[in-house]
Amino acid sequence: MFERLRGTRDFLPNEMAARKKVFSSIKKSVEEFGFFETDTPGIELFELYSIKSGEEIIDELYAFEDKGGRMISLRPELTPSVVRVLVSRAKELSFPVKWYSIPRLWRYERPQSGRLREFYQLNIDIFGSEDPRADTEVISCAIKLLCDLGFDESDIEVRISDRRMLQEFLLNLGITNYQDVLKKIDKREKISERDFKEMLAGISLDHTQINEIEEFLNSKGDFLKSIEGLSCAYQGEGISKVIFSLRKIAQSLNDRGYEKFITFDPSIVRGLDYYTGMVFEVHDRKREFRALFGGGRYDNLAELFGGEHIPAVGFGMGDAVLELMMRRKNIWPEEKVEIDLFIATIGDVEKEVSKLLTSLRNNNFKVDCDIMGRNLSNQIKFANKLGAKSLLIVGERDLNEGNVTLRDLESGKESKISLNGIISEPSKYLTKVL
RNA sequence: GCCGGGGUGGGGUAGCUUGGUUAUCCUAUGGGACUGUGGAUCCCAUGACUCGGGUUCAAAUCUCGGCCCCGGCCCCA
Repeated sequence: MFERLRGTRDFLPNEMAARKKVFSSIKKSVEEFGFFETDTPGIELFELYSIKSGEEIIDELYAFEDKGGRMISLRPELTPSVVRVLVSRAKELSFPVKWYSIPRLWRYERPQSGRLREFYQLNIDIFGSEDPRADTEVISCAIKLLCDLGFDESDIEVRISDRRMLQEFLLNLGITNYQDVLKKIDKREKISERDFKEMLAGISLDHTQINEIEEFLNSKGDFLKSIEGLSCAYQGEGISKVIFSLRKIAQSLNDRGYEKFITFDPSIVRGLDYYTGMVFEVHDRKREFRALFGGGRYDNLAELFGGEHIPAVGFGMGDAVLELMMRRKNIWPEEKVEIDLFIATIGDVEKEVSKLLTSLRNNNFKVDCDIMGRNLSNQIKFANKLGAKSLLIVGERDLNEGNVTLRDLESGKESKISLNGIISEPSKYLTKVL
């Protein structure tokens, strides 16, 4: 016997049925926003990831050398692949490009709650537009797809910030090692206020600077109001440019009716890699789970990959945390397989069953029949396990009169109908599950 | 890589503190009662102590180590 690899999952038919429902709901929502589905290979050249990443991220790649001596990695995220495609095909694409994908990703990490080694992640991105409306569109899409899955503003919180604003603010304070400061800010939620201050002092900030930073970080709250507040408090040229675009995002999210979901939170930093502007995260309100979404603007990645300047904004949502949150709220779909009809047989009725199967399947019904030689009673039990909506009993005795028995397995009601009738007009007797 | 808690039939569990008959119960699976239908019920069967070393007359139980699972740290693209 073999065991599953650590951090991977098997999906049995009933589990798969539930996942399929969730995924198709997500796809539907995203496509309503005008995003088109794409896919890219599961393996890429190692350099695609090493070019922009630090040691620790490279350590967590599933990488190997192939027979041609190339270093290959399973994709740990989708964005580099999508940007690779975009850069190589930029000439033929008309912008803006709105793409989505639900790739399987692999990261060699220690599995924890909501974190696996192999998982799915919805990615949506808009390329080619620097306009705040692109940011708005992406955030709206995130909120809408969660609502379509059954969440509301009491479950989730979208926390928005902006990298440039934080950087400008720190520069105004005369802080030049802001990369270090960002790292500390990213940790602030996990540690006490005192430890936070000590950490900042540890990278040689003075009291005034530390207090200013604290005050700035505490300016979180209602998105639009916080932005208005900041625009009064901070007048620097760099900052006001950022504030202008944030205000547009905030206003437009309000106009779309999403203000209840949104919090402005300058402590959101999101790693350190390629984000260049607006950044956001989605959390459950109780903070029971890790972040459900992470995303933001990354306007420089295409250039970094040797292409032209292509502004970009997008996010990723892993399926692991989503499933945990949906189960907590009891909105994860029932794990149940379904078919339209099961045909149970008594005696030698092979010919009639063949006709039925062909006709019903040609009419797009999901139909199955006994191939185990079971007695009627056990066939009925099996039909229920398949989640059959209806049962058709085809027996020699009824057939002498040209009849078969149709039973609705939900209500238990049973009626005799003509064999030729159901063969020629199945829709008159049956309805489809989906 | 580090820290903590665990591993008993396919799934879920009792037993472990205090070592001692055939390892508990639920469920699942297969068959039967039932000769054309009780999605019921009952009966029968299948099937487990994570692996290895140690202590002991005797280990699921005590002990050490490996493996795996769960949770946390690091990291989180």
